[in-house]
Amino acid sequence: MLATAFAPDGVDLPRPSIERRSRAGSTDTLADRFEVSSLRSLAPKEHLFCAGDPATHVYRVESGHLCIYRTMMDGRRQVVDFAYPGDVLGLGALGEHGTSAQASVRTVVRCLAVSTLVDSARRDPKLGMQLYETLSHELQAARELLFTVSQKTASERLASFLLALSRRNARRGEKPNEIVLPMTRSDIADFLGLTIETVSRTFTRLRTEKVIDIEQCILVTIRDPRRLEDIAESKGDINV
Amino acid sequence: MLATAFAPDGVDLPRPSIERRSRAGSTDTLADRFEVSSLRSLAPKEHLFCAGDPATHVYRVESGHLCIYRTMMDGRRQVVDFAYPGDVLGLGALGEHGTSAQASVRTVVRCLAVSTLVDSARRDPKLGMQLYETLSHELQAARELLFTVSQKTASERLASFLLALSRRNARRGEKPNEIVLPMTRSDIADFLGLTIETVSRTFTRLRTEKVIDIEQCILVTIRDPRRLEDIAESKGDINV
DNA sequence: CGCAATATTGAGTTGGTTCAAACTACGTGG
DNA sequence: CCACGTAGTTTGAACCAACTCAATATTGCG
Repeated sequence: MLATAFAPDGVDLPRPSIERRSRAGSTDTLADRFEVSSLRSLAPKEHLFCAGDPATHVYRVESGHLCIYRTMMDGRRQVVDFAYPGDVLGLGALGEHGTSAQASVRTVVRCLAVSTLVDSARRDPKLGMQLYETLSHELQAARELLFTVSQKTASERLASFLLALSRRNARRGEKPNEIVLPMTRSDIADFLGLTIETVSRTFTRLRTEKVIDIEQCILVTIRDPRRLEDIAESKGDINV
Repeated sequence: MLATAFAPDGVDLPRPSIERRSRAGSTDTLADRFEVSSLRSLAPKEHLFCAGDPATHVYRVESGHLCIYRTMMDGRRQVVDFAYPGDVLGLGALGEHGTSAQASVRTVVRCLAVSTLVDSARRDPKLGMQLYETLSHELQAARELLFTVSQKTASERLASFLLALSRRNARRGEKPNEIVLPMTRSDIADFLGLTIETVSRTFTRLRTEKVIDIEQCILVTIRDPRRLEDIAESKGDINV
């Protein structure tokens, strides 16, 4: 998931992403389970699951992009994560989903029954540890996002967000300075705890100051990575 | 941990708290491990661990209270959780701690070596699942806090906070309307993403409106629980 | 009692929001 | 292929909740 990219680089341990799995070799039992799982395709805007649904399956994104969020009755919404190919969804939902998952674009996922997973975990302790590690990363990501949203200014939040996407690109062997945004301004706003207007204005300011370029609203080019990092500040530092 | 109390009541599944363990009986293997672990005592303000420290142990609070937080170089701080007796600390730290844990008052914890825990988990799949479930609750709590901090007003945040403490009391068989605050205003502020002044003013407003009473800054009495819930709004609702 | 740490209250400022109006991208059907 | 319509984005101006700075009041410890 994206939010994981918010985590300090130092703790960027192996995760069950598609790339890493192929290198990890035989130890990756969660990936093995997914190999024999069924496929499901989602149209843009279609939901994979909703908050309150029984958590029957765990999913892995094969292609596309999803937005994971929570809402309040009055419409306030918090996006807690974005899911990219290789990311695992639906873990940590005990009994029923606490979040909803909506595809941003055409998306394909693999579906694994929770009952199967639990059975496997009972027989294979390695799998249990793997689930534990995956969740550990999600927890760290959630706390990093909490920190970002709670303590940083609008510019810092957006800069942190872009840098997280940039690092994700770097990790996947894609251009770190050319970022595609599959999600809407609204998704970004609800992720960072801002309004769409503030997101838009902040993008404009970064463009005016020649830190980034924007084309067609969805392609962001980082022109001055150094300065973007200065703006993001924090650096996920570790201190007392 | 406290933040767990932010989770919707519907998903308040069994957790390895002291009370629940004794009822759970023989299935609780994590508790068994702690029974043979060593004790450590902390003075007020003393740190159990700091961000960046190697994560050598996992802890369970026996008595007292701790504040779990992260900081930025410039001093901005985010409290991610409060730990009470029965709570387990230090899980989800892969390699090194990403947070610091500081005792608010005189505190005693049990210490369990991570290496021991990993060994046990390799032999006992139940333990792995238990760790997984514990982390699931922490993840849900972190997301609930994210939502609270990101989307709610100062009054809503403080009301949610007090209700979470109230529910915690109810769960432990203590008076739900008499809340002791072991942490400082500064801890509360950094937990809720506010300043101490705003926390103080909001407490005062709640007292003026006869929703709560405050004695000696640390004892809060809820006089109008219904109204406090109205103020907190949200109710950890579940919706698309 | 007296001091140092913590908490409260007051007044002025501001970053981000709200409300409202233009603009852009892009899919659809003529 | 272009005109049209709609959803999404950008920009502008006024506003306000929470912040900052500063002074006062508790609390509790030596």
